[in-house]
This record gives sequence, structure tokens and C-alpha cells, in this order.
Amino acid sequence: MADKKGDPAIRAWSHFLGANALALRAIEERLKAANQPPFAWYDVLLELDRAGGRLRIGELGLRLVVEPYNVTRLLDRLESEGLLKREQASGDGRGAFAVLSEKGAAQRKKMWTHYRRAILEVFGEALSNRDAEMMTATLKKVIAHLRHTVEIESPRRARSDIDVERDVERRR
Amino acid sequence: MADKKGDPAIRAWSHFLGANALALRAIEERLKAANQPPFAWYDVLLELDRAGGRLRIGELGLRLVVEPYNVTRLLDRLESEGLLKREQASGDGRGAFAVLSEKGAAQRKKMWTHYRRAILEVFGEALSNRDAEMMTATLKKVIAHLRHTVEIESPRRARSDIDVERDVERRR
DNA sequence: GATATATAGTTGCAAATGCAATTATTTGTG
DNA sequence: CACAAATAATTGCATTTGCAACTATATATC
Repeated sequence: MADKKGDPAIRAWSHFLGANALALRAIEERLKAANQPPFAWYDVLLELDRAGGRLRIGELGLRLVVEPYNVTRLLDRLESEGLLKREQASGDGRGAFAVLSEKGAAQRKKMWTHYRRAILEVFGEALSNRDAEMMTATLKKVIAHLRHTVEIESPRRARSDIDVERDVERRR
Repeated sequence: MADKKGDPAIRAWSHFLGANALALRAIEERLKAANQPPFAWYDVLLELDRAGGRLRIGELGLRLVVEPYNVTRLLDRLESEGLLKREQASGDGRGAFAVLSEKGAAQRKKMWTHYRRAILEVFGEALSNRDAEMMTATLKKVIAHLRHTVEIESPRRARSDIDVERDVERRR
């Protein structure tokens, strides 16, 4: 109990979670009210745009922080709306590019007007510029830290599975 | 494009999203590696514990920022593991309480050792105490703003004998 | 240069989530 | 009191996500 809320990092995390839940809910709500697709679509389109219109699918997943199988399906949905197309990678028969279409670029712009307003409304209104800047700086540290440690850790099983304790019996 | 990254709030939001994706992934990953349930379970158990062991289901949803239908199913899962039980609300035939069980309390403690370590590892290591404290303060503003504007409808509680008891710490 | 291993991306199936009712009860209004 | 409206929680169905396995191609090793 003593250190449950005692450590500043724990307190920050708990507020982070709370703000996250409320903010995501509010943003999605506003996008839906404006008849726009989920904001995850915006991120895909933006990342493609930033990369000049085309990006290897795996690289896209890394940048978006989305698992490969979810990238596949996200792209399926966007592709079926004509917002992008897949293109076989020349020189690597395994890979493919996601390529932004005209329609996709237009959709991104369209979404942005709503998304931007929503962000400012639910997130920006609460913060001074100074608050926001400090938050950006702080979150950059978190991101850098996580990008770093997550990378070091994946190659193989980090731990042996001997030490696992079965606490909750069934996973359904 | 001029103000796409120009506004401090927008920049903060975009970093917020990035940190969120990385942090959630890392935390869940570590809990899974320790064979623990998802951290959403912890939140349920903690909220019940904080409330003294029992809470109206709707109120639990508000505190957790989870939609009613998802609360139902979350409780289904925890209840089927024996971590809590539902109890008909006396005085209101529609409602029910979620009641923390011994096993649930124990499970919460158990999870905490892993969860706590994970938080400190993936989130705390990146931040100084001062960083974390500033972040908490800033996020509090965001939360207050969203709690206020997003939920214009203040959930008027039906007064019933049993739950009058703990009005003390409604807002957290 | 044959074979093992690693990489890119996808897929089947199960579990979780979102949405739109649905049930049961309570409250408000005439 | 009768009846419309509101509230608490759940459910059916469609969509999305997670996990594990799979296909296909590339790379490394001997």
C-alpha cells in the first residue's frame, strides 16, 4: 500500500492510463459523429504520406507500433476502400509496399480537419502551450526509452519458461 | 500542413499516442511473460478494493472508463475465475454489486508485484521523479477537462440504502 | 549448390469489443 | 393508479484483435 501510489512513476502511469481512456473515447466519438473512419486510418495515411507515398509494410507496422497481423488487416480495410494499394516489392519476392492513392491522400486531408478539431477540443483545451510542450518533451523520453528496450528484448525468449507461475488457471 | 505539427497540443497528442502504444504493448508483454492476466483485470480488482470491496457495476464502469457492455463481460470473466461475485442490489431490483472475493484480493496483490515492476521498468526508468510529477499534474488537467466536458450527463445515483455508505471518495 | 534458418507477410480460429436492441425495474406525470 | 420515460445491466450479432501456424522467398553455412 505504501508504495502503491507512492512512486511518482506509478502515479504518472495511473494518470496516463486514465487520460488515455478518456481521450481516446472522446476523440473516436467525435470522429464518428463527423462520419469519419477511426483515427487509426489517419495514422496509416499520414505515415504513408510522410514517407512520400509508399512504404514497406513491415516498416509501416514499426512506425505505427502495430503488430504485423494487424497491419495486414488494417491495410486490407484501407485497400478495399481504395485508399491505398499493395505493390509487390521488386528485388524481394516476399515483401510488399503499401502505396498511397489519390483517394487516400484526399481522405487523409478530409479526416484531418475533423481529427484536428477533436484533438484541440479534447486535449488542447485542457493544456497551456507550455504544458503541452513539457508533455511532448517528457513523452519523447518515454518513447525513446521504450523504442530502445523493446528492441533489445525481442530476439528470443527473454526468460526461460520454467519460472512461470500458474496463477490463473484457464485462459479461454 | 502549416499547423499540423505546429500546435503544441497536436504535437503533445501525437507523442501521447506513440508513448501509449509502446507502453501498453510493453506492459502487457511483461505481464504475459509472468503468466499474469491482462492489466485491465488489475484495474477492476483495485477499484473494488479501493471502494472497500464492493461497488455498483455502473459506478465501476464510470471509474474504469469502460462501457457498460464491456463491464458486463469483464466481470463475467473475473467472476468465472472466482475473483469476484455479483450480488443483487437490495433496494434496486435492476442493479447489482460487484463484490471482491478473497481470491480476487489475493490475485490483485499477486498481480501487483509484476505490474509494479513492469511499470517502473517501462515507464519509470525513462523519467526522473520530477518528470513524473509534472506529467501527473498535467494529465490531471486533461482528465479533469475530459471528465467534465465529455460527460455532460452527470450520472444521478439512485439512492439506495446500501451504497449511500461510501460517498466519501467518489471522484478520484 | 543443398539444406537449414531467418524474414515478410498472411491466415484460421478464438477471444474481446462495438453497436443496437432487449429485459427488468424504477421514477415521473397526469 | 396507469402509463410513459428513464435507468441498470445484459445479450445477439458484426467487427476487430491476439495467437499460433503457415506460405513463400531470401540468406547463411557447410
